[in-house]
Amino acid sequence: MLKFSKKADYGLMALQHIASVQFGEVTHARVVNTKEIAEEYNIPTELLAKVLQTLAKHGMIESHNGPKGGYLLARHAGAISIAQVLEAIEGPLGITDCYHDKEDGSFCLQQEHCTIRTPLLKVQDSIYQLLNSMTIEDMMGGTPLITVQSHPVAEGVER
Amino acid sequence: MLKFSKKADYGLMALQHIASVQFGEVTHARVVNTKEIAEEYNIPTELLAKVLQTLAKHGMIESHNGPKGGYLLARHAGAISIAQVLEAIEGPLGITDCYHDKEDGSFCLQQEHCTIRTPLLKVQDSIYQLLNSMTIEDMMGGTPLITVQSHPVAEGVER
DNA sequence: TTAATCGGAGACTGGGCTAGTCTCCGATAT
DNA sequence: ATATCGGAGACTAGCCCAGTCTCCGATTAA
Repeated sequence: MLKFSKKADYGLMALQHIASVQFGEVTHARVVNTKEIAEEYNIPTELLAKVLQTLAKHGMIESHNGPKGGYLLARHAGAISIAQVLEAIEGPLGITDCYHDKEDGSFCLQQEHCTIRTPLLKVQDSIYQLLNSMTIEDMMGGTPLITVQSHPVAEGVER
Repeated sequence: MLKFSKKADYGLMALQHIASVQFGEVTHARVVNTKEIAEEYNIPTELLAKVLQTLAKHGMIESHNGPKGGYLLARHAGAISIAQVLEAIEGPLGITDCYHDKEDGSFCLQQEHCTIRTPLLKVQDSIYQLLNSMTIEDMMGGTPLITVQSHPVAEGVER
């Protein structure tokens, strides 16, 4: 698994889009609204709206109300990491449960003899650093438009 | 998120336990049964049973029926990576959906203009390599028994 | 000032997955 | 022959994701 949620995907796409409109374009910095992004990427408008609201709440984009309103990046694209986006949308990320406090008083039943806690924490940290080192800016450099291949790609792993 | 499932946790614990019984112990290689592991780590017996059966099917452990039966590592602990365990239990792992074939004919609606596919694929590969480079053997070296700290650890980011 | 266009926010729903339980079967050692 | 093990499937409760719907407030333009 280890899969991103749809919301996370949508959020990353939206941020990448807003960033590409704001920079690297002939037209001046322009406000982008939800509808435009939703139509461009075939995302359900109202769901994307929720995602953008969340990102705005977390200070990654700033919102402008009213007609001709929309969103702008609140800070430079290089200062927004994938990890930050994921945490904003999906909450704190962690391989295992046992590092977070449980409000309901429940706790990890395996704690007493847990032998995988420490090694998995290292893995978790590595993944976090990886996600925190890649930014929206990094995602823009490469491929503006991916050509879709209709036949299945050979598949993930040993490729 | 990016969380491991309970089954994955249980599987890793069980493998680590089986490995530690088979090696690094005074007693000779000994068969370990489901009940022993379940009680040791407070895991629901029948759920752990399913996990072990899955691991056996994937050739990571070999099963022995009958009284005094149980499981043995099918290969060296250093030849079993976390990635292999995860894939055995949770199926193919991938950050995004769009790399796997959909049998039902559905496909990623964002494909046409997807700008995050390529960069996320790099992230995915990095994570996979990370999980594939760490083995059960690596998980055994460090800490046989972790002392539980009741107060929350300072924790990763700036939270 | 009024109307249209935007974001903000909450309730609500269906479906799928996770975690766990229960039951029955086959294999095997004593 | 029997008790102990793994193998396998059906089944359930609950949670969460994805998506929809509705109403509100803010702002701009006419």
